[in-house]
Amino acid sequence: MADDDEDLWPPFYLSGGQSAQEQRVQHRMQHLRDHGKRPPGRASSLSRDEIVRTALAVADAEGPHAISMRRIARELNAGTMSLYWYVSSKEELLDLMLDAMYGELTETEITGDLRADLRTMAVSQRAMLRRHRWVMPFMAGRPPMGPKSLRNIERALGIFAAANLTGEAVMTALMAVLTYVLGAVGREQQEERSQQDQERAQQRLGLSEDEMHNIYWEFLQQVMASGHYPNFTEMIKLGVDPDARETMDERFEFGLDCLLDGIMARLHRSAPAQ
Amino acid sequence: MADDDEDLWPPFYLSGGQSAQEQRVQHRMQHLRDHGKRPPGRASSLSRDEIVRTALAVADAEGPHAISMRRIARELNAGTMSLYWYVSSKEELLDLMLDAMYGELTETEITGDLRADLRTMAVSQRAMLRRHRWVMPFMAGRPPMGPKSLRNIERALGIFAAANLTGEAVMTALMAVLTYVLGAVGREQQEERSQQDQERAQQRLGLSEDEMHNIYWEFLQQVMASGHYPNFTEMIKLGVDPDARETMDERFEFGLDCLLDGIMARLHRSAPAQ
DNA sequence: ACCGGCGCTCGTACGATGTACGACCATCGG
DNA sequence: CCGATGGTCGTACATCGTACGAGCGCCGGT
Repeated sequence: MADDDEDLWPPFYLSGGQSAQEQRVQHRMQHLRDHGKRPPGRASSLSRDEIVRTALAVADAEGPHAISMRRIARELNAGTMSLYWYVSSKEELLDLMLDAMYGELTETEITGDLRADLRTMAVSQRAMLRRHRWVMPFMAGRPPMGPKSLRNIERALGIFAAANLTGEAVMTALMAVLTYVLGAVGREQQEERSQQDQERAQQRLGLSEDEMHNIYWEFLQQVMASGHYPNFTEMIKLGVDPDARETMDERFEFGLDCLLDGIMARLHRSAPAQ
Repeated sequence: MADDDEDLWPPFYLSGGQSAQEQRVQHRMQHLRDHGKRPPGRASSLSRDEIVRTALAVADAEGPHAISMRRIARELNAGTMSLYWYVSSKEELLDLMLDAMYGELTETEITGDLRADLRTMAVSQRAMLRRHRWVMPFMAGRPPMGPKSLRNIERALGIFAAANLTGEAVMTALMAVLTYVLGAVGREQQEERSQQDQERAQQRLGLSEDEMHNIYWEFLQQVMASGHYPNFTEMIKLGVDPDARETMDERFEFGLDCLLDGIMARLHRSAPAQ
């Protein structure tokens, strides 16, 4: 989207096709339209951007296992191999998707209140990651170094700068927050997956939801009866569900607040306020 | 390994083969040995446990993409499909691997000092996860509910119990710590991956390490020169490497300490000490 | 007006993967 | 001695990423 000189990628990401002559492509398409001709399958020319967008859409709608070159190409009414003119490999496409995702982050206002600003950053980052329930398996292998993620880090550093803080400690503190967010999303997606497993098993065995609940409860009973897990048993008896879906937000925010408390304390101890 | 009644798995994990008649297998093997006969390819009978162990070994040695049924079977001198008598699918094998991994955690002593105990738990958990550099991509999709992970949670709850704490807040606090650990390992593995990318690119292009360094530095220069990333630039100028490998441990512990500070404060606020 | 090259598309083909199916064989209980 | 059972594995298929190269329409040069 014409980001000009900002489209900076680290050197070891080698891109496949180009993007600069897209205007020329426009011209060609105009011409084709005028003369009633089209490329065989597609109604308009592809572009890197379009590919990434549909890849994201497919992934969002159908989960990680649906991210296949063939699936994406089909969605685009294009031949599978056509994609390879724009991206050099599936890996690169994933990088692009991840970075595009970071572009979605709404830039909230920086108020100058460090704690509050960090908190909203973390919350919105988590929300963004949760919207894309396919990311975690790939996240694990992809370093966030594309232009959009860089801009994101830049903004986060800006939060500290607005509170008159710089230096190594800032980077460390920032990383701590991002780390926590990443972990939280990972854990939450684990639980979602667990839920799906359960539903699939339920369907496979043709059981009602109640029956499934019973089976699960029997399992818990067995665990408790084994006597090897007294503390866990205690928790269950107190009504604490280790996988509680409803309390996920509160849990996230509890941990986040603890972390922020600690960070603020330590930062102010070394750099005594503004 | 004869864990008796403790081998409890949630109901939606359906296992394939059995494990109880392994003694009978022993008998057969004895008999075969006595009469000089063997099953064609293998020297001894398979077992679920052996499969999981070699799968772990292969994964540790060759990374996540080496975890394939064929590869593991080859390592075992067995036919690929033989594995399926013991595990119902690759997914299940992954579950088993993950759970076996949790079994590796050395059980450190619980001293009763909540903060210290939590800290060593987090540290050793991180160390364990880092020993298995393949886990993250799978972690993301697997709920930790096997017997070994359960025992682990039990132990962690024991830490709180030893400090006279129970209730919902305990579970929440525990989750916060585990979440942070998970995120940290994820982030660290991202960076390792990034490192590997870089090395592969280096080899592919046939560059020396110095040349590679130069290229990377040029990239940073470009980022800085663009003027769009003033805060990031400031960091670089201060000599802060966002991907610093050497400081990974300190960063982890900084975040952990912040989190623990916050947790301790909040827990003691609601439940005024022992 | 023509033509060579370039930008772009895509069909085919290859080697991997997970796994369903069923043939095979040794052993054990009757 | 004869099924049944427990365990092994070869073959086959669908699906994946992607290398290769043939084909197409357009553009700039003559």
